[in-house]
Amino acid sequence: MKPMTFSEENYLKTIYHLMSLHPEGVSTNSIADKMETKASSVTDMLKKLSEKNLVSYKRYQGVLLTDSGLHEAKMIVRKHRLWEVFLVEHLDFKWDEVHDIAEQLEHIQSEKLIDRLADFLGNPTQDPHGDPIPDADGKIAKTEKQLLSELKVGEKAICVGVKDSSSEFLKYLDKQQISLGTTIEVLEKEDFDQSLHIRTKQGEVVVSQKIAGNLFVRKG
Amino acid sequence: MKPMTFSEENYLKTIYHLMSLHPEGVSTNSIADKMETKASSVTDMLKKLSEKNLVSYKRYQGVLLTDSGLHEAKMIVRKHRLWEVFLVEHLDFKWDEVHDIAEQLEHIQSEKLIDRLADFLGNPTQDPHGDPIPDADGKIAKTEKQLLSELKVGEKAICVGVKDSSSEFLKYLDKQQISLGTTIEVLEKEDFDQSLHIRTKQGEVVVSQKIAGNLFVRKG
DNA sequence: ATAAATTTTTAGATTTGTCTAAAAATAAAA
DNA sequence: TTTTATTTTTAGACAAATCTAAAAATTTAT
Repeated sequence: MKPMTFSEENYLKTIYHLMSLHPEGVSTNSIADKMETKASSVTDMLKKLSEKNLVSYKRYQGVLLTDSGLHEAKMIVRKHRLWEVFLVEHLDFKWDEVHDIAEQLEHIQSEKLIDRLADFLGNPTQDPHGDPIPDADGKIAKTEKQLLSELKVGEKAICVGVKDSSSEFLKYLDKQQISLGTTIEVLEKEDFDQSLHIRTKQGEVVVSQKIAGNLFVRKG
Repeated sequence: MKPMTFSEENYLKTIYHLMSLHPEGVSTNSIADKMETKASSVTDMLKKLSEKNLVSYKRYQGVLLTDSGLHEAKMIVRKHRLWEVFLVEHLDFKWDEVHDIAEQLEHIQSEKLIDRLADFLGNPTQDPHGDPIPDADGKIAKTEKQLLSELKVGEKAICVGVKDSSSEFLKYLDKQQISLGTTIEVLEKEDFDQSLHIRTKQGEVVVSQKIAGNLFVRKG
């Protein structure tokens, strides 16, 4: 595989993420929206990626990654998430500060570098947000990230992310002193409205079903 | 300073290095040679950098970095060398493997990242080749790299690089079991031909003035 | 099924960084 | 000081990735 441009890599990665939502085919417009570009630009790039056999593309039909495109995409995601681990674990970055930097680092070309980095980090299988890190062959461990609302009474977990990152929701979390890394224990679940009684460092709090369905946690 | 393109950064860095050889002005052709591009491309870029006040350029007159161009160049060199330290000290790379990767990493944009990285590495003042690392303000400690031929009898130093990296010279070093990191002690200097008797892990060896003038070492 | 709305693609233009070929300025040599 | 050689710049072209505007295909609604 000859080296790709940054732009090509960004398209592959975006299609990869959109494919997990729409496995039957990803539309031109959805790619344009996600990448904040125009549909016409997407069409041009899809033709190019198609000629390189990284995507299977038929006009007006949406697009899917080929096997080799999928592998390339996974390697980019692997790099992104390994760098995030490095930034958080060794350079003291917070979860919400690492994305833009990892977005740049994911394009660094060197297999040796990424293998050594993975070793250095202890071959982690998930990033600081609880998302899985593909291994060098592209294998992905089952994600251990789940919604707070999926926990059973008595289970403990740590907060690893949010589904909806609207500023109202983040402000709410702030007020409840819930942030990345906060440990949460489910004390009780109300059958009536599915609201949860949870224990945080803060003390005991009640959160609605809606809140619990927007907060990602990882058991352990 | 708004972000620069990779290409702009590479030009600044090249001009910076050439300026240490030709402080009175750097010629268009020398830049083209070093960057393996054409003189006409260089001219175009010099105009662009000049408009951004990063170089002072008058046609047919060669070019020099302005104060702000110099600062930018130093920050790129700082990043390059810090990443080299990281690769060698934490990811077990050898001195001769790090250049191409650092060449990519030097373009990552984040002041916070580079400050944190420097802290993580213990704020080193020189890279694995013995070249100085500018601090966040652009200050550069006196280089501690010198030629083996400059050492006095009795002094010890470690090998940090070569001046001429022709394969004959590298093969010679290999045969003498001298490599990056090898400790060398000067035992005796022949007045007649300036050849040196040195001690390495290998034992006692005699090297000519020519060899000693091609090998960089760092005292300590 | 036909019209209206949406999505996607084409056609043509723009920007960045590069190139070749030719012209202009400078430096070296006779 | 001319002539010659070298260096540098201009002029014009090209590839990559993008954009706008308009056309074509598809989908949705009447």
